[in-house]
Amino acid sequence: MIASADAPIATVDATVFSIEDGALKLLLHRRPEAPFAGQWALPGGFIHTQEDRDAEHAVRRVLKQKTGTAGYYLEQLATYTGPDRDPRGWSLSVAYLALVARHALGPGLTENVALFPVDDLPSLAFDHDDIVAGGLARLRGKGVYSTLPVSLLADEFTLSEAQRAYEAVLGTGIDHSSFRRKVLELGIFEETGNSRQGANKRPAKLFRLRGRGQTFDRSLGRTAV
Amino acid sequence: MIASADAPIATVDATVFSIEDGALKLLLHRRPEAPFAGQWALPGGFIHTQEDRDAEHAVRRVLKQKTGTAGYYLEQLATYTGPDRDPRGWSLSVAYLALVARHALGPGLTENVALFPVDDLPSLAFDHDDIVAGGLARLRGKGVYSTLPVSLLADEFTLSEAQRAYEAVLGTGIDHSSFRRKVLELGIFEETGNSRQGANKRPAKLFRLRGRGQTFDRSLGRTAV
DNA sequence: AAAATAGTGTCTGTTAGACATTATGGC
DNA sequence: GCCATAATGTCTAACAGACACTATTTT
Repeated sequence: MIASADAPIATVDATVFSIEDGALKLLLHRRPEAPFAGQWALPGGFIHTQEDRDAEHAVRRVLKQKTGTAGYYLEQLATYTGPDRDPRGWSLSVAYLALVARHALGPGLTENVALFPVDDLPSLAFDHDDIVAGGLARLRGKGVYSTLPVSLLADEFTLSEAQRAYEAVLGTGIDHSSFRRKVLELGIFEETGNSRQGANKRPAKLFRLRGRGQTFDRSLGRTAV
Repeated sequence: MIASADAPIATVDATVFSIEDGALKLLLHRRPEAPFAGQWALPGGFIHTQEDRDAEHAVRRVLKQKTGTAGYYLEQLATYTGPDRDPRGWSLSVAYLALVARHALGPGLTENVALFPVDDLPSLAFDHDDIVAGGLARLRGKGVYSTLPVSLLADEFTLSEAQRAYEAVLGTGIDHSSFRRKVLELGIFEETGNSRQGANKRPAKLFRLRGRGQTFDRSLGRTAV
């Protein structure tokens, strides 16, 4: 009764980032049906009001269904609206930023679900290019002063791995010594007591994030303006 | 056909901030009808897909209608969703942060549209308390490293006025000298050539924002953690 | 010992914050 | 002259960035 003909189509979409071979990559999904059948798009789908507790629940449901995994860091990005972004009518999409460790996605992915380097993306369905730009901007912008990039790693990680995650996200090199100093002084990581040794070298202490995600005052590396 | 019974109710809401008597205030609207008739709420309303180009257009339409003015700085905040936030059913509200100069609102407002100090708000309809918390967090968080607070001033303003706007937003005092130094070195303001003198004192140069809104690296005052 | 990565120490330029001082207007 | 506000100058402690150096493992 209330959801009249006036109500827009309501969907969710996710910009899923991960790090593979040291590079920041985006997870895309080839659409099996119209509109834009066969074209790459962000994983997404309709909100099911019968089933979903809220929009975040809808994204988790969709991601679980399309990728089989569940351990995503999720953060709401922005909502994209308008009469022309979907040929089916006036539509509204709540977009999310999602981060995962590469290993959580399983080894192969599939022919229709794949990772693309962020600087070499195919052209996307709907207004998904815009959404990707928004997701990248958020990740890069907030990455400088938050623990966001750490969500691209496993629960336990070495400081070098953490630094490489920040570098992949920010697209710049960070001084080794400065990184360690800042991160340790800020106390955003804590030692797990374990250590790992990657073939042939001195083993590194393993850390985990202390608390949930955080933002902090001091920046790690400069924003690439 | 597509907007089935499954589609949520789609609305927009705005957290409108302004500065009055040196204090940060929020614009509220007393609801004339059910649900929550008679209770204070954020100004908001349904998205009209026949009429609105996008969600931002819908907010501008609603704000124009409820306050009579149009010159709002607008920025999308977040989208609030769920089955319980509106008694009429599963609903989705795209929330906006809106900033205005006090004088743009006209002198008296009305009995049903009023400004309340942000630290002394009445209890609000729906989940609008949450939305206000989100708006305040955005304003305070981003205010430290952006020109957001300047959108609470007239087009021309003195540096002292700008500083008071930042102080009202951040809730802290800022050193006079540091403020001027930073703001001028960053070049975010430009002189208009005019000056104004507030009763009995040395007149101050007037500035305007250079370009549209900006964010910058250096912070103005510390975030009140 | 060599290679490779983990981890530490030190210097320098920049800058936020504090505080003191000068400038310019009305009375 | 006094008062109030505008505007500038100077000192210091904190810190990012750069770079050199030491430590610990496997081969």
